[in-house]
This record gives sequence, C-alpha cells and structure tokens, in this order.
Amino acid sequence: MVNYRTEALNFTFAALADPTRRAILDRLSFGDSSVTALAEPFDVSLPAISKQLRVLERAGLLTQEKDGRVRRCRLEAQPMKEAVEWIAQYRRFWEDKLESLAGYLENLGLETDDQEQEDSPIDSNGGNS
Amino acid sequence: MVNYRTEALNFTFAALADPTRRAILDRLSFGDSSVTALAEPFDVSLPAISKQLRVLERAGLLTQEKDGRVRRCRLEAQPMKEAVEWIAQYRRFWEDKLESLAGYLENLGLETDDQEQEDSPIDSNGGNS
DNA sequence: TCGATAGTTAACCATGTGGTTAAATATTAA
DNA sequence: TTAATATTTAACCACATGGTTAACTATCGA
Repeated sequence: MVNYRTEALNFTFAALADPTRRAILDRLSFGDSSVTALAEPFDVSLPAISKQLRVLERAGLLTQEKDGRVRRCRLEAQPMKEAVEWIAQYRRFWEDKLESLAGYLENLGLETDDQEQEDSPIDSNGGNS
Repeated sequence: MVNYRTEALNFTFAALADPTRRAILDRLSFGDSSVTALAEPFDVSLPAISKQLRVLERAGLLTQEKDGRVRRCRLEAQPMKEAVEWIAQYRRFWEDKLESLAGYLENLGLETDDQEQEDSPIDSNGGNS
C-alpha cells in the first residue's frame, strides 16, 4: 500500500541493530553532544565511535555541525518515524483484539500478552520450469 | 526507564535491515507459507532463503512447523512490538507538537512534516586521565 | 523400493562491520 | 609558531552476512 523507502529502511534498521549506536541515540536524546563526550561512557576508542557516528549519519539519524574544532552531534528522529510506520503495518499481528495500537501506546507500561493469527493453508506451489 | 531487552533488539533490528527479509515478512502477513513458496518470488537460491529464514527465526519473527516434508512458516510479530516500543521513546523528537503518536498512528496516510528540538549546549568534557 | 520433492547443511567466496593503532588535519591556546 | 585538543582517515584484523554450488536428509508417491 504505502511505498516505504526501501534503502532508507535498510540503513535505519541496520543503524538501530547495534547497542552502542542505540546508546548513543539515547544520550543524544538528552541534548546535543560533542564526539568526545559521546564516546566517554563507552570502552572503545574514539575512531570506533567515529565509525558508529557515520553509520548513524548514513541512516539520517544523526547530523554533525562543525563548531570550531568540536563537532556538535544532534539526534534526527525522522527516520525512526518511517521505521515505526513500516513496523506498524504488522500491528494487527501482535495487538490485543480488544485494544488498538493507539490505545496500546498510550498505555505503555501496562502489559499485554496476546497473539493470534489466521490459519490459512499454505500455498505450496513450487512448480516452475 | 523501561529496560528493553538489548540482545532481542539487536536481532530484531538486524533482521529487519534486509529488504529480502522484510519482503518475506510481508508475504507471511498474508498467511503461512512453505519455504519453497516463500522463495519463489526472489531471484536467489533456496539455501539463501533458508539462511534468511534462520535470521528471522533468531529474531523470533518467524517460526517453522514441520508438516510432512513441508515446513510451514509463520509470522511472529511479538518482537516487532518490542522494537516499536523502543523506537516510540523518541517520538517526541519527530512528532508534531500538536499531535500525539497515538493520534498520529491512527491517521497513518495523512502526512505530517515537522520537527523541532531543544537547543541545549553540548557538554563537552573529555577530561579523563 | 526408487525416484521426485522439500529443505537443510557444508564448504566456499566477497563484502561489510566493528574494533584496533598510528598518523593526519584542523582549530584553539600559549 | 608551537603545543595541545578534537576528530577523522588509513591500514589492518576478526568475524558476520549474504550469496553460491554440491551434497545430504527426509518424506511422499508410484
């Protein structure tokens, strides 16, 4: 239905797949940061962080603005919106029958634990050539 | 705040980062499928698909149930719920000031195009040892 | 029992990722 | 102008990923 931007989703999901990068995003959610300050809590070298930042940049999740010799890193959440929209296609497969996702998200913290699905016969045709 | 399951998120986001795997999930959203049928639209070998399915299984996004010589593949959306919950932490960074994510998700299809963010000074401290 | 069908496993290859250390670049401060 | 600071680039390494072909296992059907 909606034509999701495939390449963008590749980069966004790939960027989110690493816990260090997710932690960086978490930090940035509290405010912009220099590269050095961003790197500080992690037990890896600065070049390693620099690479992670490039992965985040490629996904459009981070921008850097040069300010003297310092790079000010800023969270850009737009790609997350697209990612969440893509996933949201599937919400009927995980959500309670009783509760919409909208309602669900308003009640984060409450827990729901239910799932069910159609039991359609598999269409097993492999007859090519 | 919420302690998201790090390892699970790693696997889930990694699984979603590949367009073939997303297409497989899309297909499964229309009903269960055999491996051969799943592979049919893709221009890759069956072992390649078999590997993709293992990545999806590792993420808990797919289960297989053996039925004779056929494996019935089924979508499991629960990990997507966790992924969306994680991303939802950031919704305030992309959503309109006027509209909550709940409302936003109810209105998928309408488009919003706005973003703004705090302009906090970077805390540039790199003073260790 | 024998062949076809469904799918996996094995072995291999190219490429990407995440890390390293060392060196380069740019800017600030002395 | 020279040294320190902030960060990137380069060169390298180990390992994961996504693909291949070939061979194997399991099941169905004749």
